Amino acid sequence: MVDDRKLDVLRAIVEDYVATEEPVGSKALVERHGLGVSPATVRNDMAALEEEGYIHQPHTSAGRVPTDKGYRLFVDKLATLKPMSTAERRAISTLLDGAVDLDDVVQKSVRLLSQLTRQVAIVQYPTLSRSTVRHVELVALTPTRVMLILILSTGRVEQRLVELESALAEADLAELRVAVNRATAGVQIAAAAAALADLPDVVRPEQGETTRAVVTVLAEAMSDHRSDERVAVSGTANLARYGDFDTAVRPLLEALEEHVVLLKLLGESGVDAVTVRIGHEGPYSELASNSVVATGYGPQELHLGSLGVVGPTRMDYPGSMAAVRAVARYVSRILDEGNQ
Amino acid sequence: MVDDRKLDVLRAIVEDYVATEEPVGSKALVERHGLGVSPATVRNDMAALEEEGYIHQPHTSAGRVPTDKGYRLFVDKLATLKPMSTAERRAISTLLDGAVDLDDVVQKSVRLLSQLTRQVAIVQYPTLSRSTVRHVELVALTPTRVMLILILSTGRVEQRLVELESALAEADLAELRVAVNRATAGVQIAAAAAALADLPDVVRPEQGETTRAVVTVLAEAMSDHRSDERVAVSGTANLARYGDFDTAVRPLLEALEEHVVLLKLLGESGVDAVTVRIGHEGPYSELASNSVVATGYGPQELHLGSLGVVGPTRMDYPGSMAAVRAVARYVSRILDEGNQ
DNA sequence: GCTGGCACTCGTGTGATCGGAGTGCCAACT
DNA sequence: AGTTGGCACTCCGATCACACGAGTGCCAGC
Repeated sequence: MVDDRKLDVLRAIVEDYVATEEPVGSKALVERHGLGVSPATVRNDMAALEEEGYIHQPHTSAGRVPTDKGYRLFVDKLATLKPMSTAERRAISTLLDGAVDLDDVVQKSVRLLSQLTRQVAIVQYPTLSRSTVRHVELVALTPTRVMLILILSTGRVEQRLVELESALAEADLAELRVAVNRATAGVQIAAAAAALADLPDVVRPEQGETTRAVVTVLAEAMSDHRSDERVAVSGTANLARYGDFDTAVRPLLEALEEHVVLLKLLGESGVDAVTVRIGHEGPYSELASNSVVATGYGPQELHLGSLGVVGPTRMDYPGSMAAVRAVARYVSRILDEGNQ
Repeated sequence: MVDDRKLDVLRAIVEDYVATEEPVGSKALVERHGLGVSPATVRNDMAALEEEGYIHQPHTSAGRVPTDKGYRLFVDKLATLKPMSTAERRAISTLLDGAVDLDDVVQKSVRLLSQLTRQVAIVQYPTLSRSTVRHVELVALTPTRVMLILILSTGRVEQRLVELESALAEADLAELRVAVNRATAGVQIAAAAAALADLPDVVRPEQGETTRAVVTVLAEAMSDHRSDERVAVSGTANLARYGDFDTAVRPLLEALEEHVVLLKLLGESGVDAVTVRIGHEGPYSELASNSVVATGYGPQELHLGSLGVVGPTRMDYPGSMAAVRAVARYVSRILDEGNQ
């Protein structure tokens, strides 16, 4: 049975523990929060909460500490997003409005997020896979060397160098350029890569081999989602506030260098839906003492990437959730503007 | 007076201290190294070395620890580069030969360097300023929107979007493209930016305004050295082996997020000349307990960027110096190849 | 069902003790 | 003059005992 007052007690425990980082006892609890009941009553409630696994006693005669389950209940039932102060809102918008290109947006966001939450922030670069082809450019550096430039709707630019077996005339290249753009402009890159498959036979069939080489590399560039795995990280210095190094900080530092791991950590939550992964709920047992607060971003409900923060399970969930959501919204807005 | 045997003693102290991380006493020293003299003799030498400031006693009746000055002497006079094992050499070359583009080279190098040295590695992206223009491409996305693409000799690609006041015909654009490339191809970008200044008046003077807008942005892109400040960092998890967190690790983590600071740390040492900055010799007093081993890289003595490692003053200098030099050489070679 | 009282537990901080590693110095030896 | 063995001394760090106090669980009374 978890009644209202027990929930109040749990909330108080979480808040105090997050603030002090020390197990919290019944007496201090009644003093700090106006619970209106005596310590003895709170002790009874605490015993019940412990019975149900929401809190835990490191050892007899110590205060209580929330368990992962307790944090989970706190986040689901008790946490209301702390509204950002207007100063914070202004800081976000002025900083991000000053960004000049896509990389700049990502790098400024991640730094901002780590400063707002005083934790480790992670921002995934927008994925290519959902974006469309804006333009393809073919540049003959030498007669047998062609530079492919692929410009995507998100503003990302990919380039590839192709060495040809035999020379390709400028006129042929121009024709190919037109054909490629006609086939792919405005098309999602996955579909665009497919659309390129038939092209060499239709255009300039007598130059099949040479043309095919170019088109193949281009299709590869479109299907190559390597850069989907790119992420930016900031705020590792905040780890210094962590307690013990080897069990908490070290695995996290290692994870932060494995971008694939990070992407798995961030997960795939929807745009405007902040998800919280607490302790052992995450995919990595080494990170069981850490929580992840993440969300997706992208214009108009289109999930282009994820961002979030990682911190100790004992973190300020309401604050982090609010910051993550706020930054995600601004990033989404900016991506939307840049796209018009 | 620092005679040969005292130098031997110093070398032994440094090596032992680096290995054990504990102050080293006279007795252990004679046992571990075949010094051929008695502990008492070593003690005399140690007293002399301490007198001259090369070693230091944390407290009476403790062993000795090298001072910054001691490390300096060790590096200058005593350290011979540990040759890389053939396995290591092979690992370097196969890894880096597999890199597909410039970013890939940098990212693989930095990871490699951190693994070889088990320390924090830093690699600066090649600077734009020393590179030459390989090709400029102008693409009309719409009649009033032109995408500039600047391809540099290092393989870097910069793009800029220009909004025009009035439409620019495709033929005019083609003419401009030719003129721009004629003026800048093969020229160092600083000079190329200057060379562009007169162009609008010579070519298509009747379209002066429109042309000028394009050329101005292009010149800006050439003079914009923002990406000179880009660096890649890896191996922060190795910081976990550090002793005390707040004085050593935290400031370093903070520094690692400030790319400008990192560049200052790396400094500007010549290609193929490994420089070592020990403790307080560096530019930041917060990092006085860290040393930096760095070198420049670039094809044929041309300094395109720096790379190196940061670690505690008590680090394995010979090993780090060898690794830094080896990686720098491979990177230089690859940049050279990609350039032909 | 809440509260005050009370005995009990147990972790932490403090102070004392002790061993050992390491030193500096001196006298003797080469 | 340089090297060596001996020896007294210093001082850190580990170990231990102990007292303190925060916190608990339980019970009887309101």
